[in-house]
Amino acid sequence: MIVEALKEINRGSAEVIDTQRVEKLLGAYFENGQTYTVKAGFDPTAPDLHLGHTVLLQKLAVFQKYGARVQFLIGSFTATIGDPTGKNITRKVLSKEEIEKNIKSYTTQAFKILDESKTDIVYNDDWLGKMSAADMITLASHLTVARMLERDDFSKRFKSNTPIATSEFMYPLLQGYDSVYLNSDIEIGGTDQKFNLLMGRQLQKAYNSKKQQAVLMMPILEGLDGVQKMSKSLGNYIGVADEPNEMFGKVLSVSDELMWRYYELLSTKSLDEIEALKNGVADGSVHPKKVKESLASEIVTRFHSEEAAYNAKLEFERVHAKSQIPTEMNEFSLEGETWIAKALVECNISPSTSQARRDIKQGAVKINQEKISDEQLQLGSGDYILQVGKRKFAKLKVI
RNA sequence: GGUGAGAUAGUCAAGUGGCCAACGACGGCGGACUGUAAAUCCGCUCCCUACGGGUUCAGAGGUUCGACUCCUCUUCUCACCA
Repeated sequence: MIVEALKEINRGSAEVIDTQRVEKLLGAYFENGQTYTVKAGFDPTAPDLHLGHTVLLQKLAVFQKYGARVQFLIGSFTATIGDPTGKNITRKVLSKEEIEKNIKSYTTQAFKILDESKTDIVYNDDWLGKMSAADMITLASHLTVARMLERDDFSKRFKSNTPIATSEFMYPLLQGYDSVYLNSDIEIGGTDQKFNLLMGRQLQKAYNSKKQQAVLMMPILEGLDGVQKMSKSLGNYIGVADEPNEMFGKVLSVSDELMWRYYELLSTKSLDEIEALKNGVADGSVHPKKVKESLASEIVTRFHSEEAAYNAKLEFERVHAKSQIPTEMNEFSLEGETWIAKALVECNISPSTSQARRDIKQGAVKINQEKISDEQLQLGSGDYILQVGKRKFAKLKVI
């Protein structure tokens, strides 16, 4: 039983520090039902979660299955003072209201995966916001600059002469202090958080002689491009709140190689099942597209419903495999005879008339499924289905 | 605080008086090909009903027929010194 639990917990993880502690905690749970706490921090500066976040959430859900109470830490303090990391130096500081709003949509999305009854939502503003300057300095005294520069991110920037704000040094300390305050047994985070996670251990030791938290790191999920990490700002993400069709299409767009990565980190299929699929693809008995579709369906089902997944699959076939028009598209209406380039911009499927003209010249524009080449074309009154490229559609009514 | 170097399109990075809307790379978009929006190949890549016009090279002034290129001040970054 405990062996199974450990296997599930370790699945996909990049590194676990202090596995003995984890084993002990699990042992205590299986023996006499003793619970323990698992902390994970989230940044509420954006309102939407994407699949990269859900890698952690799914892992937290596994812990919940085996006796953990999750400390869902919202970095409300960090958000109000703004994180000056690297290129985000000018990032605007969010207002309380904005943060509140973000947190709400954030947690709603998170509870699609987490068990709400086993989750405590905590805000670090509650304790960090009350610290005095003296407290902060005491906190800072636990860390040397040399040690701080060991952090990969800092040392790289230091060497390449990229600016590092002094305040940035405070972030690992604050995050570590959260673990002290919450008295966390385990903390999980991405591998990029290693330094901060370890800081939790160090500070727990410095502040009291109690046990240090174990640390479990999950790899950073690659975005749709398969290279850079999934993030909203890079636009290579699949949002938890994405529409079913979009979500399905995005999953299907990843490369075959990346698909296995997504299987490992996002699917609930067992590793044996995944291995079997892999072998099937390798010897040609299973078509990779089928495998990808099944992953896409699983993900859409998780965040929407089985029915939505089924429809999304049909829709995808319809639009991409048979190159027909989608069943639903945005509708617009314009008055008076309209120049085609203008119409494309008005319908939000071209960013500018210049781009629209280029697209027409390149044969990317279709009206009612017919390719057009006249960039001077005027649209008289009537109904049109406009298309740019393979996936931008709009319905237009000219009155 | 002093001295020196630098700031160019989404990113990196050429360009040191007109040939510059600005080389190149990446990204992005489109086309072909496919099992998909992967890989590969090809084209495009500031805006404007456009063989023309308008705004760009940190910001503000100045020199010049003409500046991304020269001068002055400002802001920011880096280096060395203190």
